[in-house]
Amino acid sequence: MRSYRQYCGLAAGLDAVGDRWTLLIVRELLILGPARYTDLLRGLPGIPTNLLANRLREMEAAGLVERQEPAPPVATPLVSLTERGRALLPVIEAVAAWGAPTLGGIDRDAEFRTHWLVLPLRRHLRDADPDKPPVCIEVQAGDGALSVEAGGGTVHVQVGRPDAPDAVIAGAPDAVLATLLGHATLNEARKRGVRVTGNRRALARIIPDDGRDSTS
Amino acid sequence: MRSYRQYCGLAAGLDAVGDRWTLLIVRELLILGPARYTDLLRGLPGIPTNLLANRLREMEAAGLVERQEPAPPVATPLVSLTERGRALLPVIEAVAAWGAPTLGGIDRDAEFRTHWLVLPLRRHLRDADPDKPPVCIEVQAGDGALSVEAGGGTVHVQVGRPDAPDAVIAGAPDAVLATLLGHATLNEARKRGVRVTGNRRALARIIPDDGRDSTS
DNA sequence: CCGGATCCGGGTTGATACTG
DNA sequence: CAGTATCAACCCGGATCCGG
Repeated sequence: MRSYRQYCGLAAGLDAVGDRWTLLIVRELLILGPARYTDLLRGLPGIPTNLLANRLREMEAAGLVERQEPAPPVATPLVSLTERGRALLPVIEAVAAWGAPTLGGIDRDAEFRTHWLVLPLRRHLRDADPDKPPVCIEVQAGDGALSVEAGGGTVHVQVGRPDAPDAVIAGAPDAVLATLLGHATLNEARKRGVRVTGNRRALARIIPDDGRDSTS
Repeated sequence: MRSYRQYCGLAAGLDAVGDRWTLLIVRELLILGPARYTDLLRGLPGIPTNLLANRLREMEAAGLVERQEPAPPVATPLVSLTERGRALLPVIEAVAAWGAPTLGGIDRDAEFRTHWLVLPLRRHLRDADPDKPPVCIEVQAGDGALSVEAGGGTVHVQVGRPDAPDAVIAGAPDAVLATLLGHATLNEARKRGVRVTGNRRALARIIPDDGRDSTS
């Protein structure tokens, strides 16, 4: 991107991450951790392959990502965020918090990937009862599954299907998210097609926490 | 901008404000309040006039800004932010906080407008002594002047030269900002060309406050 | 002066095909 | 799997022009 050439923090930030697709690439790397080129392509439906290659080069030059060339035993190269890149989490959360209310009116054929729920879940879920033994919940809302583990006062959200979940929640993305974030009751969720199996009390263990800071 | 067509809060937000110049236009309107077309042009060095006109149309359609057509007595039409547009302040603060550390290495001929200091000053300054009578400080750092008024526990930062300031601080933008935000002592600032006239104690009345929330 | 509209050259994006 | 190559369409930047 052409620089704005303005002595202004906002303009300087946009010089680095204002390009189309750049923040979405950061999103993917925040969710996945070190990822292969093909993993990124899967999580960025619509991006041309050459554009992803270009962006990764620019982002590497800007110090946002680094490539881990594989050791001799043939493996695939990985891309990961630098500390500077991970520092974009507050930016992404701010844009997402601002943009999320408009998701209701999005068109029917919009793409969705289950792992996109990871950031909102990490942001809003808290362990309701740190002293009890940990619980594990499986979330199914699209093309894949997530693992939500609560224990010791923290909640870990990861991509992938857990081995022995205490409960499983499945349904349409918006309905599942609304349920987990406390925007819909279990009865309302049921009417919207959300199904919960296993120990329902495990769901009560993770509670939404919208008051993390004063700026929200 | 083409939509990403992704069911994701980040993508939805970028669909609306990911276009080039859009967030900088919001910056100007946050600083200036209702503004004329020409005022915006002055605060956005480098933007082509047609692009500003296009963006304002798109932003009006997206509900970010609204035009106040002048009443019969001939006046110039004004553009102002809607509530939805003002809600972008946390986004802009997050990007600016992330981008500001790179301002040191910016090229010499970057543009600067004094009023760009308004948002960082509003964000970081606090009234150190709410019970004392209010003070007013004039800030000169480029093409114009700002008024910083502290009193009753709050700090008001506005564009324009105050009538009777208790103190005046003038110098290069980076040095003045570093001084006001407490990143440089008065002695260091002096070496960097910052000059303070009037009552220096008025400067001690406004103090930097970086701990406003836990996300910074 | 204010608020644009118009035109044009060049760069970027999007879509797809292809290759080591 | 990890890109490169190609090409059309679009968008941006720079300039000029024009009606109030």
